[in-house]
Amino acid sequence: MKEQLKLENQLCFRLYTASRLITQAYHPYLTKIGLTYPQYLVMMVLWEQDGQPVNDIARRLYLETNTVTPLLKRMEAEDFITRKKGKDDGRKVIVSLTPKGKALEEQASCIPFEMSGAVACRSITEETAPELYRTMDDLIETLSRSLLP
Amino acid sequence: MKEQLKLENQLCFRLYTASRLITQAYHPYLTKIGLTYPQYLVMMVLWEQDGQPVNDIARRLYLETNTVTPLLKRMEAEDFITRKKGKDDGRKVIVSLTPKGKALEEQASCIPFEMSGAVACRSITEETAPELYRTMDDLIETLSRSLLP
DNA sequence: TATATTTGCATCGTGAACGATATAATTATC
DNA sequence: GATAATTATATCGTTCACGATGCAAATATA
Repeated sequence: MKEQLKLENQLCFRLYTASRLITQAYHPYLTKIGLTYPQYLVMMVLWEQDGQPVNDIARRLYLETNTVTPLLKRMEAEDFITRKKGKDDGRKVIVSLTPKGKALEEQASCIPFEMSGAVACRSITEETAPELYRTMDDLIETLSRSLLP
Repeated sequence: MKEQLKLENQLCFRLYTASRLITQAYHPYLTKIGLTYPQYLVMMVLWEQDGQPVNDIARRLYLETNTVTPLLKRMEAEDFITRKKGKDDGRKVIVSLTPKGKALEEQASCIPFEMSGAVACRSITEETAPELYRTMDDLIETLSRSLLP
């Protein structure tokens, strides 16, 4: 058995598992307000700045537009957002919040606090979190640069 | 704009993004040997111990059996594994490596070394990695316990 | 100003994930 | 030993992810 092929030595497996499990932990809270986790991410992007083209939203989330487009269509069908052709540039599709989408921010505002209970563990505290965030951000930047065309 | 709803304050978004990007980084290496990333995880479980029931594989990967079953069927179609009913317990399906599946371990053995280049960044070194792994393991255990029925 | 290239988004196909549900085999209870 | 409860896996439907490809609008080049 090759040591380097053991699960316990894989960073990726840990990230993959932690990501799935924490997303599962969000599920009951997000279901209440009618969102999936990726849709919640899109809403956070729009709550920060309303009226953005598809491309900007995708880049912010490190996703491809072919992932975001169908996601946005479902969100439009649920009346959380609108999609309109840009006036200056006819290729762009500008995504904006509906009143329902704007109102959702208030309902969602408690979720981060409710979630903090689920991830409360010895290793992640007020003191250690910033260091962990920096490590993750560094990793993400390194990976995203190494994946460029 | 609510502070707690900003992307930059989300641990989950970081895990989700890092997981996706690192899996993408694996893609070219795994394609060469005909595996997807989740299939690679299953192979690692079987290389560690051949001949396991579906349930054990799923538990080891923190996945549901309804995710693993179709995954295994595709791997069976590719002749990496076999699926046979258990003799002692007729409900179990025992998953075993084919010769092709066993031979793949040798081909895969270089992947972890090739990948270590992609994640090489200031924040993750020989010294800091064990601490990061412990934090992730702690988080995963906390989450998996909080998600129990 | 024609033509070529680039850009922004969409469509399609495949492979996960997972909740809900079904089915068959085993075990427990009466 | 018949019935109920449990366990192991599978099926189904919906929603991502993403590579490959298509198309139309905008820009660059000849």
